[in-house]
Amino acid sequence: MAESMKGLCRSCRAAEVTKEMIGNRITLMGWVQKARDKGGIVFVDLRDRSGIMQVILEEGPVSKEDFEKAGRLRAEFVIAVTGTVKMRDAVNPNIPTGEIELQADSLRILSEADVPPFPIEENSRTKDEIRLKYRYLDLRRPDLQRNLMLRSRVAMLTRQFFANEGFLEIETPMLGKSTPEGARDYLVPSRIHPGCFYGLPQSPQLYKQLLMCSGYDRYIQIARCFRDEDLRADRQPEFTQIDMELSFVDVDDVISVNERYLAFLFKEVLGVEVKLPIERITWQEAMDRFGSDKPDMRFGMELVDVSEVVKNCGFAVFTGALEAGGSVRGINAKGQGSMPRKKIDKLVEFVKGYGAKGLAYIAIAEDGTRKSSFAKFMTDEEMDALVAAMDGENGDLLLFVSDKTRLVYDVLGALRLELARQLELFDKNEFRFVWVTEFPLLEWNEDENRFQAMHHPFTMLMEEDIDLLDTDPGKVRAKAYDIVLNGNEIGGGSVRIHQSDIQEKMFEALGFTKEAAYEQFGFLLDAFRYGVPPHAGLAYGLDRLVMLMAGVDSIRDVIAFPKVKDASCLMTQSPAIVDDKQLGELHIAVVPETDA
RNA sequence: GGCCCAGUGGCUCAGCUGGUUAGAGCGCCGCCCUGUCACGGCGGAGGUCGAGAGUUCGAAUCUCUUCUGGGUCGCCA
Repeated sequence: MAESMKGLCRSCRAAEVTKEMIGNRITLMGWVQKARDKGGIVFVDLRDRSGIMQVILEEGPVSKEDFEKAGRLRAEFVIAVTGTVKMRDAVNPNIPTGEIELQADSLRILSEADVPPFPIEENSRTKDEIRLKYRYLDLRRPDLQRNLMLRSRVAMLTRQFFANEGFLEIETPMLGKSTPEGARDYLVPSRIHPGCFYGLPQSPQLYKQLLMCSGYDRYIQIARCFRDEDLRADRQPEFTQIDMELSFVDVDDVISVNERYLAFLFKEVLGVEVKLPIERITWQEAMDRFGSDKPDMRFGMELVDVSEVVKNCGFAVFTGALEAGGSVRGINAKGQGSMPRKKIDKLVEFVKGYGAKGLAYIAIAEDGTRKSSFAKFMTDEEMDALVAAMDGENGDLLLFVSDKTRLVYDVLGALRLELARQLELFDKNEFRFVWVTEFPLLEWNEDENRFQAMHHPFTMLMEEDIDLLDTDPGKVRAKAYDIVLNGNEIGGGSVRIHQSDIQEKMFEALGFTKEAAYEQFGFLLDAFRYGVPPHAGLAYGLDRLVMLMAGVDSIRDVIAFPKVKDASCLMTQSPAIVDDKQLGELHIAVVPETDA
């Protein structure tokens, strides 16, 4: 029997009650975290999103009727309690409100509750499957409430900062045109236009460039985006970008305002000082040193190119890779020379998962003796030279990969992270930012036998590389930049092409005909004909940013209603089959899946 | 699409070299208790061991298939 809250008004949230309010008569409303019935006295931990306040119910201060109600209280009942704030007889140092309590004089049960399928408590160890099915209960847990409150604060401060910097928040359409380049689009069928589909935005990229053409010289939007690709711990099919674009700027201008933003945000939200300017390294340097375009620079163990050292050695695996145009690189796992063979074998398996054919190693014992998977193919002098090149000291473990250079980067980059995880080489409380700049403009697509834009086709190249576009397109560097935090890409952007002759050359390099380019991007190219300012932009993955700020491992923990691995929702059971009438209106026939 | 991990009362797990009646903690239900806060005491209920097939005298345990969830590679301009 649920009671009404008629005549009652909540005074404040539970944990917002302070010692200064002692003696005040207040009303609190919330959920029963725990009711401890001692017989003649009932203690209730009352919970809301602020925290917990202890309520005392005993006959005398409360009526006989209300005291009987108190005895019926169970976890997750929703109640309203009116009473007087007082000091506690016995302090509980474990909670912020542990010095005070509410001596109730009346109680209403606003809603009873079934026993929840899992405990509503912090640090739940309940399976994701059950948490997500009952997400509305999961979201009652204090850690998730903190995450979502932090997310709200990040969004609020972001709007505040950029508004102060003269940015305008402008919404762009959800229903747009599908673009086959890049990620798969989510499609929305048109009822009015049989056989036609809108595409949900992967990002507001083209719209924000049009806004620059229209003179809104500083734009920001906290924009929902969609990509129909497989999920990961840090990837959801719908996600949120902090998206911005600026006119009359170059790389340094974008970086400057964003450095100030990050420093502001981390100071306000976490009290963390971000030292400015943030370090910048080029893409090439990031790959050479860390084997990754999103390096975690909280620890060393950098890659070393030993191609020159081993080019004439007797180990055919190394020389073969070099002859094929690849390279041989290594990392030095300091102090791991005594790693057991089984653990090394695990690392070999690990690198094979990244496409490596194998992992060569030299384990140097504390007494200087070496164990190696390939020593028998090399002379002692060659081994000495290799160890020296790696700064190998007694007790070190040297690991080598030889293959196409791009694969060597990927494998050693992943291995470096894996070893750092195993050896706990980084500080979880450190926030290490780095800008990665001068990305390659194009990358070779093996399957389609053509170059494709690494960022997108409107990315400006570095002026000094323009001539290379005709002679060696793979070497052209772009005015593109990523902001990386602790090995996670949290944002990225570029200066855009605003010169039609360069844009044409770009399309040419990408193998687009003029007609094809117009077919897809005609409205943008047309807009550029009517006066386009030089412009550049950047977009953050808000979810990923909040995930790192909250110190959690999964993006799901900072999204209220996330999807699971196969992009379905366990709570609403979406996506779902719709009835034939709906399909008919959309001119859609569903063809049963066949094995062919 | 590939690979790896997990699935046992409501929750978290143990049991897994096959062998009586599948256990624990928490939770839940009932009774008792006026200073508890991981409350306590006494009593109690609750399990097709994810599903299907197979091997076997006998399967939670072994094999195969499948479902569900997680991680990851491919993919994600």
